[in-house]
Amino acid sequence: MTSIDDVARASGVSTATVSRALRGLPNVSPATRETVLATAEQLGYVVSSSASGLATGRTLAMGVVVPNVSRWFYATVLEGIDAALRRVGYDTILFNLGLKGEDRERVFHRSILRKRTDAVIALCLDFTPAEREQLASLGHPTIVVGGPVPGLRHLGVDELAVARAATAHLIALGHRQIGHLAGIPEPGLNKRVPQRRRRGYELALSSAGLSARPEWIEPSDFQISGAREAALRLLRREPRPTALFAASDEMAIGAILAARELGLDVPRELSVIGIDNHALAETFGLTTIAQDAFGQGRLAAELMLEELAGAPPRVGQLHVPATLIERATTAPPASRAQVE
Amino acid sequence: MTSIDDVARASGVSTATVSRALRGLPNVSPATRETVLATAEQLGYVVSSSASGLATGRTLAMGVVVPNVSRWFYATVLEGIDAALRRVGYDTILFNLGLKGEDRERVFHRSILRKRTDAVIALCLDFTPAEREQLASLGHPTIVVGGPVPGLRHLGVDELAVARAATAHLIALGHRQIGHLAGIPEPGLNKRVPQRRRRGYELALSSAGLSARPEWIEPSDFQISGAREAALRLLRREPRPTALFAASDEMAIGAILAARELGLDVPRELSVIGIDNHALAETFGLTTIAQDAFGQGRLAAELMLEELAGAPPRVGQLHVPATLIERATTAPPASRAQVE
DNA sequence: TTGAAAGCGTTACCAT
DNA sequence: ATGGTAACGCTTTCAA
Repeated sequence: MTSIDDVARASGVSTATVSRALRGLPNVSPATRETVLATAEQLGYVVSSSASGLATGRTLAMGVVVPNVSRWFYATVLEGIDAALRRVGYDTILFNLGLKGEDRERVFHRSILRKRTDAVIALCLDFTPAEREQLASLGHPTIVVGGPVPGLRHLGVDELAVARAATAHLIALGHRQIGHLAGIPEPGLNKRVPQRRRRGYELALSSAGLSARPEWIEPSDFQISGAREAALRLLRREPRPTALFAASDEMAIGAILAARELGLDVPRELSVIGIDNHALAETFGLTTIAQDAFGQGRLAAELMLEELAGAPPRVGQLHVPATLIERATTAPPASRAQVE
Repeated sequence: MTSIDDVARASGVSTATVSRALRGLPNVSPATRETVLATAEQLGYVVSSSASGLATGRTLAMGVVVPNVSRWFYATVLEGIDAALRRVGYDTILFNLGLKGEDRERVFHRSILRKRTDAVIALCLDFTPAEREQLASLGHPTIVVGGPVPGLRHLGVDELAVARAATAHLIALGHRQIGHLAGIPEPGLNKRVPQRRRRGYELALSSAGLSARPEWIEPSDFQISGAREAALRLLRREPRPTALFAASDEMAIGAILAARELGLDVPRELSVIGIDNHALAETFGLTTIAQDAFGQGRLAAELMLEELAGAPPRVGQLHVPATLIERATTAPPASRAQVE
């Protein structure tokens, strides 16, 4: 492996000059810089991140803690983070808690704490007090994307408002019988997200003088398959709601599949709205409240980079916008038309 | 930040002993080890990966090059890799080429080559000669998962055989008019995968004395939405095939959606088979040739770890098994029943 | 079993 | 503009 010494020797200057030239620092004559760059290139020299990390205290790497990379939201946020980091030459170190989440302790204890990163971005997790403390003790910038966490900075949509808006859309269309495919608080994941989405649904209903029937609220995981089954259960009960607010687009798609299986026409007999604007939302013609997952990831990364560059941390709740996208799965309730 | 010196001082031994004790090396008295472990824990000491990396030449990190993390296959392989690495305390450094792939050069030149990793696993990419050379010049173990690449070690299913098996299944059911939703060679991605799957289809047909009608082969990207449109085009033409072999499960799902929109009953009027055993395959009752993406990732990681541990590289084509899973989207052609 | 000390490859300060 | 040279925190001989 060629080191900086080799380059120095080959170009007839000191290692200090090579280092300066390579990093584009001032106080290097154009001629020298050119020579150094050329020989470095020719020798195939690459800086050792260990050595420069040791010398500078900077790793040029960002830790990203994710529950898994298989879900749309996580994968998309990760893409956003990574895109922002790539632009400035930062690397992404992935701390995947794994589908089962039993490697959690190991991840926190061994990896993150190995001082390998300059900052940490965590996705939608529910930290234990011990974990929070460990993060804090690293003494570097941290932010959570996707769900509010007490004691840690956080960035994401206003879950409550988003859920209210989705439900309100159904109400505005004339629906009075509105069900909810609720999310289940999953172990290790932020429980506030499903809770707030459900609360927003309830608030929207009560604001409109309606009430939520318990049998029209069916919880499931955030996956298509689980939601499909939940929707099947819910829709088989009589009386049946005329509209469904799903806690996520994947759940909404599950509901659409269930409705088809039951021979229910969407949106004539059942309106469905979700949250996310998932990659498949358009394919299914799904009406949804779009949240920019990619943008959230990018923003999180940019905030961390800013802080690393010395900027004072921006404080307070960072709420990103979410907008209603009307497509083909919501319409006024058929009962109305039939009655008229 | 507490360093090894702090621990040494606090426990009244030398840094050498602390280092040995912490890493579980022999020649440390039980008493000393206990003291060291306790003080390290109490001081919240964590080794600096930069420093130990510099000293040992090992980074304890694996580079994983992925086209993106949004597609099922990539995400799942990544989960498998990461699970294997986590077990042994290795970190995953993600080199995401990005959805557009224009950061490719930057990734290769700057990041990968920063000597940050002990080995590299690449997913299903099509390397340029320059990139291949760069990888080789790193001088560390490398493997490609998912598509054969000349000159690099590779691990994955036998694409040709898998495609033949899928098509043969349709033929065995009695189908004679079989179409193919083919994959499009995407820029930067391994072109051999879609090519071989198509070739396997053609070979299976000709082995059975059938021929592939060009108008029954419709290419699209590997996504649900794109395949849905392709299937729509294909199925609207007359005469229509009685069965469809899709180059991936996502494409097969697109075909199912298209069939439903056209009022075609699956499998009565149209059989559909895919490849992958995607997370949604079961939900859609999709018949498919299952490939263990998670296991492939894990295996790749294990191979790399083996080599890093000094084992000689296993050579030759590494083909992992794939098995037919019959579900509800394939059946004998209706024409037969009607004719009889 | 333990300790002293020489690296590991860079960076950054201080001279020049 | 350039060079010499301490760090940086850890590992690993080699002695004791």
